[in-house]
This record gives sequence, structure tokens and C-alpha cells, in this order.
Amino acid sequence: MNVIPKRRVTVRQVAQVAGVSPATVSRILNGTAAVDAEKRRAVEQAVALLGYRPNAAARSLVTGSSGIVGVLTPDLASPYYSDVLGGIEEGLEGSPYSPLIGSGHWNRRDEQRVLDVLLRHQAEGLIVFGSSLDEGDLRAVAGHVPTVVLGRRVHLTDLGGGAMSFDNVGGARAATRHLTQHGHRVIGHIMGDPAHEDAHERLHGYRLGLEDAGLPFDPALVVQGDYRVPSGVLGMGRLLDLGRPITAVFCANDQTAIGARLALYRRGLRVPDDLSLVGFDDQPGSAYTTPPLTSVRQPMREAGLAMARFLLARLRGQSPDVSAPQTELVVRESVARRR
Amino acid sequence: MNVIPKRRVTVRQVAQVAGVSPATVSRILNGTAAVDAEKRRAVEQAVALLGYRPNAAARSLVTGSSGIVGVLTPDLASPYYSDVLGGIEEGLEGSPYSPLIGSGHWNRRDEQRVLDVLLRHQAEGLIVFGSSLDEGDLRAVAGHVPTVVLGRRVHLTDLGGGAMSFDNVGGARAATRHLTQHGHRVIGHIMGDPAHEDAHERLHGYRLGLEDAGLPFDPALVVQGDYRVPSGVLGMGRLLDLGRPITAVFCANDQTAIGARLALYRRGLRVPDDLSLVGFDDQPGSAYTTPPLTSVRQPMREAGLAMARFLLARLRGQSPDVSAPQTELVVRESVARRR
DNA sequence: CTGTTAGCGCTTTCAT
DNA sequence: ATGAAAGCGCTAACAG
Repeated sequence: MNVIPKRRVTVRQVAQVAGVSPATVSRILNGTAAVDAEKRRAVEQAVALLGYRPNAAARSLVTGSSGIVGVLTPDLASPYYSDVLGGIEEGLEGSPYSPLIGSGHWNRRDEQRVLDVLLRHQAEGLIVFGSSLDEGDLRAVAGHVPTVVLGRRVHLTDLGGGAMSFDNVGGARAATRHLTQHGHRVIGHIMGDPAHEDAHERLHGYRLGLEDAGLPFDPALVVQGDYRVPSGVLGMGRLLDLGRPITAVFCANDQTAIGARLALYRRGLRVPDDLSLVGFDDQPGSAYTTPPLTSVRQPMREAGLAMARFLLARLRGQSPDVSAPQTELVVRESVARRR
Repeated sequence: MNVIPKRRVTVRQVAQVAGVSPATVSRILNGTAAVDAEKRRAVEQAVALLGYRPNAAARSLVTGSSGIVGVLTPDLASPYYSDVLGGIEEGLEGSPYSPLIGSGHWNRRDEQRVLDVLLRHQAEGLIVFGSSLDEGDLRAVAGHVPTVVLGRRVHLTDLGGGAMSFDNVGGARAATRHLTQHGHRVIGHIMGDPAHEDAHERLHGYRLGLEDAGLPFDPALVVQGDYRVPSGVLGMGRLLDLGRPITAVFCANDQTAIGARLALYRRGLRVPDDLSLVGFDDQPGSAYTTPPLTSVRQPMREAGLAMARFLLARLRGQSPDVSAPQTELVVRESVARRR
């Protein structure tokens, strides 16, 4: 019978009911030492009867291990990041660690505050991504607990931490090359938020992709965006208004591509018949747009998984490496051969 | 100067450096009692110097308050649920509580395990959603800590808990009515996963919407789905193959609508010119599909916010009500007048 | 194999 | 206003 305890149940009570000492209860529950089979049964019975649940705080205090891994995300509600969370969760599964998640809302102050909370709760490891923290902040915490960072190039290995970023240049280059290989010669680019490193890296990849095909880089064909849908709508509009014979556009991310596609729809232009589109991120949903979007996949979930594994290994005292999983061009139906 | 402490810093050390007793340090840090201004400065200095950060576990042990709210979600990586998380986070902001999040993977065993972990970590309140737990499980935990449930109809008020669900019937009815008001007479429905209550509620709302317009309910026009994109593709295919003059389809959720829209695209049928589509959920992204999808919005974020607020009020000793925010039809461009 | 003892870091009486 | 002491629930060290 399962009992709902009115008041807090402690080891002592369990011990009393089972007729043993608290230490023995502890030993049985943690498998710390061999115990008489009879007492074991008695204890197990008492635990069930009382509905005993060990107090993690007390345990943490004495063992020095909280069973908590801190996660700092810029935005809890973004599908883009939640995929990473899913990966982290999967990686932690089966381990004695649970993720304590905090959102930094894209600004340094909040991120610092969240970090403080995580550390107060005795997080034994930290996963940080998309952070506005500067390298100093990052190194400060990394000196304190094992830390992995996603999407930033920081040197943390000397502190036993790690950093993981995706190959933006390579991905953008592959995307652009995919376009040139389909015969496109005048290819626009809607750039991401210039405040972020990766926007520049993707722009650079676009340039390289053009060069690979012996095509000139024309700055006029690059318009500013900010990674969000409306900037894709606007950017596409600006590109179209140029009056140049653009037949393909490489968008800094899928959000931008979705915006671009919408602008095209409004003008009665078809994708890919009239204009080809490639995105970046392969966000959930891009497989189901009309037409399904060709995009550069960043394995976010795998990244989360890898970070969790890295931390677990570190917490076991090992010194694992981090390496970001490769980006990959996912070919769908938004690119056609130039007519 | 910000120092990174090599070893754990405790109140005792701070007290020593500041030349006061640990009790005084505690009083200053918590504002528990009046203290001499001079000592206060000394302590604050020592705290800064040593980089002292109170140990939440120790504090929790003595005060009996962990500062943790447990959150059980079926799926961390789903955009649908992450919106609720965003709301919870927002609601908890500024409070001394942090969310400890666990994923139940849509099955009862995992959900029970997660609940156990949350409770071990002394969660003081619980937010549970999309759960496979039965009413008994739910009532058992609710008897233990304040609990709010989203998307299930369980009676928890007698235990000081609450349950919140959206008006699926009303939403579906409004969606269907929107279609009939645009002149559609033969309206299909792709149903959600019949294992979930809400799929039946939405079906029921569809029926009522038909009745409102004096239209007959034809079971042949309802095909099974499971809330996922592929089932939308299949379902739409089956509906089309019926050979009936269907001019509009109400989809059990946006995922399904996206699938349906894809099936239409493949067959060269246009939305909304050839066929009108309405979804449910208004998931992020539905505003940017082509064409933008008309859908029933469930304010997930607001729901998360409301749940967090409910819990905070309860933890303050109040007895708040819960009420789910209203669903609302968001009219976009996937519905046209019947030609 | 098992019980007794001490103590993790903090807050909270209880004196002063 | 402040210090000394006790103790939250648990595990680890030490006897036996």
C-alpha cells in the first residue's frame, strides 16, 4: 500500500520502523556496503510503508555532490534551442544528474544572475549556450565547475572545459555551391544579425562558395537581416527591387528563408520555379514548408547530447574531448536548375 | 576585484574575515535582523573578496525551503511545450524559485521517475503537463506538494491544487463555423490521436460547428490521424481519394494541417483557392507558412505564466484560482470563400 | 556486518 | 545588536 506521508519522513524513522540504525538504511539505499538480507527486506518494507524519499539537499550537503547540472539557455521558448535541451536531457538520462535550466534572455545581466543561481544550487557542471557573457565571465565559471559552451569560440580547455561551435563557413559554402551547381550565376544573400559572429562566418562561406564557381562577389547582392522572419520578408523585397536577374538566394537561416518565401508568395513568384532558396539551421518544420526547404542542418540535438556526455565524463574524472558534430546540406525541393 | 575561490567558501570564513560571527553574516545576507552599519560593510566586503555564494542545499536543509519548483513536461524538445516553459520561466522570474525540469517522454514510468527526482530535490510545487499519469498518481503528489496540471481534467482543488485545460470543443466549433461561414458545405476533418481526450473534444466541436450551420455530420468525412505531420499527409490523401466534393478541411492541429497542405502541394492543388484549411494550436511558425495558416490559438505561454503564478500564490499561503486563458481563432490566409 | 559518532553549511533559538 | 550552540537529514569514519 502506498502511503502519502503527512509529515516529512526521515532515515531515522525508517530505521526505527525497520529496527536498524540509520547508517544501515543509508547503506542499503545506496548500496554502499553489504548488509544482511533480512534487514534489507525489513528496510525496504519500511521505506515502502512510510513512503520515504531521501532528501537530496541533505545528501548533497554531506557528499558534496548535488546531482545537478546547470544549463543556461538564451531562450527557453525557442524551438531552435529546445532541441539542444532535448539532447542534453537524453544525454543525462540514466545518470544521477538532473538539469536545472535557466534562461538568460539574451542579455548579460540576466545570464550572470542565472549562473549565480545555478552555482548556489551547487551545479556540478555547466552547459552554456548562445551567451552574451564575455570570455572573462565564461572563464571565471569554468574555473569553478566543469563547463561546456555551445556556439562560441572560447578557450576553456586549460580549465578542463570545452567549447563547441558549428562549421558555419563550411555549411554556407556548401549551400552556395549547391546553388551554383544548379546553374545559378546571380545569387543573393540575406545576411544574419551582424552582431553575431556566425552571421559573418556564413557570409564568408557564401563568398567562398561563389569563388569556387569562379563567380564574382558583388556586395550589392548582400542585404542586411537579423535572423528573424520579418527581416527575410524585407530582405527579399530589397533584393527583388534591385532589378537584377537574381535566380537564387542563400538565406542566413531558415527563419529568414521563410520570410523570403513569404515575400515571394505575395509577389506571385514561385519557389523554386522562379527563384531558388536555401536556408540554414534546418529547423524543425523546414521539412514541411511548401516547398520543403533545402537547408544546412546543424545537429542541435546531437550537440546537446555531446555536451551532456562531455560533462558526465568530466564528472567521472575523465578528460574527454569536445567536437561539434558536422553540418550537412539537406537537399529538399526549394532549389531548381536555372532555366 | 573578483576572486575565483579555489575551495568552497563558507559563512564561517566570511565571518572570520569580517571579524563577526556566522550568525551575523547570515542576518545581513538575509535581512533577518537589524545590524550595525559598520559590520554590514565589513561583511559585504568579505563576501565580495572571497566570492562567497551561499550553499542552497544547506540553506534548504535548515529552512525547509528549497527554492525549487518542479516541472514535468512530456517532451523538452517540442516547440509546442517549450512555449509553456517560457511562460513558467517568466512567471517565476523575480521570485526566489527556479524550475527543475524533467521530461516524461510520454510514458507513465518515466513520468513517475521524474516526479520522484523532483520530489527528492524538495520541489515545493509541481507543474505537470500532458501527462500519462493517472488520476491516482496525480492526486498522490498533489497531496504532497501544491500541484497544477495542464491539459487534463482532474479534480485537485480539494488538495489545494489546480487543473487547467483549454476549451477544445469551443475552439473546434469556432474553426468549423469559420469554414461554414465562408460557404463551405462539405468539410472534412483529420482527427488527432484518439488516445488523447482533446482529439475527441475537437471532433465534437467540429460536429457542433456543422450543426450550427444546419449541416449533417458525415462520419466518412472524418479520417484518423495522430497529431503528427505524416498523418496529415496521409489523412488528406484519404480525404481526396474519397472522390467527394470536399472544399475545406478542419485539421486537429497545425502539424496535421502542415501535412495536409503538403499533400495538396504534391497533387498540384492550391490553398486556399482549391481547398481551405484550418488548424489548431497556432504553433510558432504557422503565421509564416504559405499561405499563413488560419488556426485556433491556445495561449500556451499564458497558461505557463498562470500556472507559475498560481503556484507562487499557493506557496505564499494564499488560495488562488486557476482558469485557462481562452482559445481564439486567428484568421490568416488559408481559408477562402467557396467558389 | 552493523551501530555510534561526527559533521557537511547554514539559520535560528537563546542568552547576553 | 550580536555570539554561542543546536540541529536540519544525511553519509562516512571508526569501532566493534
